[in-house]
Amino acid sequence: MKIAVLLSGGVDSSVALRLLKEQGHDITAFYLKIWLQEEYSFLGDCPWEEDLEYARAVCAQADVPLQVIPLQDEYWDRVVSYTIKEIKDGRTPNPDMFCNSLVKFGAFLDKIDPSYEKVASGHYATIEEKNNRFYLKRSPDAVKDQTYFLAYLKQEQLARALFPIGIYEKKQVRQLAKEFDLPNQVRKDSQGICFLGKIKFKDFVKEHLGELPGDIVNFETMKKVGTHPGYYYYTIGQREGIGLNAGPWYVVRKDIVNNIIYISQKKDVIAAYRNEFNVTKINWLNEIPESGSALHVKIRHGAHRYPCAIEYTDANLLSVKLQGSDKGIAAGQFAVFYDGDYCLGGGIISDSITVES
RNA sequence: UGCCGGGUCGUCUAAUGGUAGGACAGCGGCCUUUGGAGCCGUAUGCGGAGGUUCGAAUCCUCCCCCGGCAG
Repeated sequence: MKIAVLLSGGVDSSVALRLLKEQGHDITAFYLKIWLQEEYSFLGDCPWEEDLEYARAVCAQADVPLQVIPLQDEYWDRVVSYTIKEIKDGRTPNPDMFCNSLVKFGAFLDKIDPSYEKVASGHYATIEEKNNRFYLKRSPDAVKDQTYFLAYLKQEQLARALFPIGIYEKKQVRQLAKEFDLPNQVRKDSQGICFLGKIKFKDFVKEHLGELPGDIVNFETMKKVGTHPGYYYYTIGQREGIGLNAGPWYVVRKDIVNNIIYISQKKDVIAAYRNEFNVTKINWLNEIPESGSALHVKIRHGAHRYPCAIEYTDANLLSVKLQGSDKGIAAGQFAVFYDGDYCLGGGIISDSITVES
């Protein structure tokens, strides 16, 4: 089979490449230039050259051709501009969601020869084919599972995707890397927003939006207790950057119009925690679950899933009731639904509601 | 200016003659392909000058500063 492999220079995609190579496929590796670190180099070190070096080394060792595809413009248009707009609107974006759906499995597909039957990546997720439909399933490694970030793919994208390491746990992938004697076998896992690398999110925000001083108000007393550099530096549930003593303090509400951050203490569960929210712009990978379905939901990437019940308010709005509560539910974040190991799809959180206990 | 009260890490607060400790903030690390959260680890302080004492944040004197009551 003719396969395009997305190679990042990290361990996971390198192992994926070697697995496919061993299976005898006709593969070509592609390194996507999506880093905007050249623009942000003054903010910190940029490791992207190192990524490319490793990608080259891996390909040389495996005797696989490597192509470098510049996608910075597409990345800017589809991911970075969205990120900045959302932050400015006081919401909390998830750029990596669109990095997958609009760039890696989006713009990239338009750039390559259609004769590539599959596009493989190093994601921790599995795909099951049933009756000509493709279903996304969780990785056996609950921590590394990346179905959350893939929930916004379309059926056509899923049909063409291949996740060779999806059946493994991280430690097995590390072991395979060792057995393949990969040049990057001990490289640290990447983390953070992919286009920022080591750049701090706060610095990115500052570069694009500057500072806009406003009041910090105690949510219980409604009294001003301090000042902050701008509402867009804060998200719901955030502790860091408040700078007040006698805490810890957590952001519980933002007033964008008046540029006010409301804070509370952790022990104030009612003010700080949320357990009900609405979801819009939903993408279902396959069948649409019925109103009243008992599912699981992830509010963020990670192992934790909440049992939940869903209810359609109308065709485009889904009401979600969590079994449990989460103090970091923020508008703009994604909610991704699961039925057992099947990832059903997800949508964007539009608001959250405090429910009295 | 004739009267009281008070000055301890960045902030808040302990130690009342016997090694200045904690919390929060900060910083560093871990975790995590989003934001956050969480976990671990850390620097920094007795307003100043004298005095009493084996020993002073603590007791005494003076000075400086900040509140408040007098004006």
